[in-house]
Amino acid sequence: MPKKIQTVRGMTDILPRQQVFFERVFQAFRVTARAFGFEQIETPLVEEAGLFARAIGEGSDIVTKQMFAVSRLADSPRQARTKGTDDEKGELVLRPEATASVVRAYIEHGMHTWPQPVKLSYIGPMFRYERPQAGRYRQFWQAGVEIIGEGDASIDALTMLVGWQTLEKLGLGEQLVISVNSVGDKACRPRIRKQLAAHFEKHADALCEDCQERLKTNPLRILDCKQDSCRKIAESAPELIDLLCEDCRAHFRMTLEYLDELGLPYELSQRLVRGLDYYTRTVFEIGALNDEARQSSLLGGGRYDTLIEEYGGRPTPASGFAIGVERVVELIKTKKMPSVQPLTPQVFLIQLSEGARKAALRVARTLTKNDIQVSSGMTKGSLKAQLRSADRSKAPISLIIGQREAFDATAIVREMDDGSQETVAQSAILETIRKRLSQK
RNA sequence: GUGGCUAUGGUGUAAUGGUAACACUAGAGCUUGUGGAGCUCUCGUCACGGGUUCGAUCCCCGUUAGCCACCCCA
Repeated sequence: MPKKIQTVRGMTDILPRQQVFFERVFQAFRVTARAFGFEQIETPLVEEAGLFARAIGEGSDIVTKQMFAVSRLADSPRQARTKGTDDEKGELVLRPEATASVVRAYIEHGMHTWPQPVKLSYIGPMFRYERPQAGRYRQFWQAGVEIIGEGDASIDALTMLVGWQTLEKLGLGEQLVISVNSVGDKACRPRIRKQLAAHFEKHADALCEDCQERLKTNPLRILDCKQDSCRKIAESAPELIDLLCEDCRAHFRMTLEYLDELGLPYELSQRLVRGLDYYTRTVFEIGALNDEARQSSLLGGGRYDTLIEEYGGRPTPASGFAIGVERVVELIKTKKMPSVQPLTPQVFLIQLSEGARKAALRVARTLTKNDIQVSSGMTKGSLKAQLRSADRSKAPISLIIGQREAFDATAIVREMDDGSQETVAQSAILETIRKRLSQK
């Protein structure tokens, strides 16, 4: 008994009907990014594991358990693992996100010699080994931008603007809000961590198990815990904003001023703490206005001023975001949007014998070469059946080539709405079809 | 990774411890070269594997997948 074939867990086929929605999101993003002067970059799906470990953080879930390893099938997993074990030449993985790759490319290709800031956009699939759920897949699409080489607060606002405008273009403006926070920089983050840790230490007994762990690894994340007990303790914690150093606070204030200037709807979100280690200062999310569910987060991003030098580049500030395409698709699907018609051909070809089939193929070549969309029931049986297909295809014009027509080198041009017909020479078909289509 | 719910033709649904009903879609046809209506027919080894039973699509277990909450993030 053959095993049933199916997609592997967490991966889905995007069928033509879905494709339309994805295309719509991609379009909105491309148009917006281009308007702001972003150029496209595409990086490989496969990178060395170490690239992400350093960027995202050794301790993060993404790095510790969510990456797909890639190896040659002929190598046993064991061999693949032990092959080049010094951290530099590590395992290969499917990328879980794109920022690290873009930064790698920035350094690798000496983009610091380009006019700064370098503004790059990308669209592509990412991979994370997670438990699948609606809006959460093991292969999912992200569309994002990175602005590298400028640290001014206006860039933070600009980054958000690009994301916002993309979603706005998709008709989602009314129901979304930007959540913003600042997590400090190299200078003040250690102190923030220490102060928060001190606070939570006092209530350590009441924290949930996960948070006990976070206390050691990343106390900031406790602010984000949804357990009631932890929440209560988090509420009494010192405000993140008050803990920021002078520079960070000024930067944050300026960022908000720019947002006000742009009239973007935002809310300060004390509890917003992004999971990726590389973020400094501004972090933000865009999500549904009144939806508690975290999956409603459509877009996330922030500033990462230290990442480039961590990779060995010169100190270079940067900022970016990524849109979760599937989540946006889910949302625009629920909205009543003008439904996109399936592709309808302009001409439907009908043939009635082998000779006619040859003629029909030639005609198809001529028409398609001239960008006229053609469909046909090449192997279908009776005229009746083929005409029915033609009718269903909604093509305005049918071309009928039977034995007689094949012999005479002619074809019947049939208008589908009123059934009127005309016989023309095959050499004149392009001309005739063009004229008739232009009258529609 | 933890807990829970679910799984019936291409799609959406129904019923039942004795091998499945309906709607839509698709294909074939309703006499030979003309469509849109109507009619007929076709398409499920009831996700997979095992168990209980005289007998399981229905009960039990496992697997796989989807969904929900957690976790994580986009």
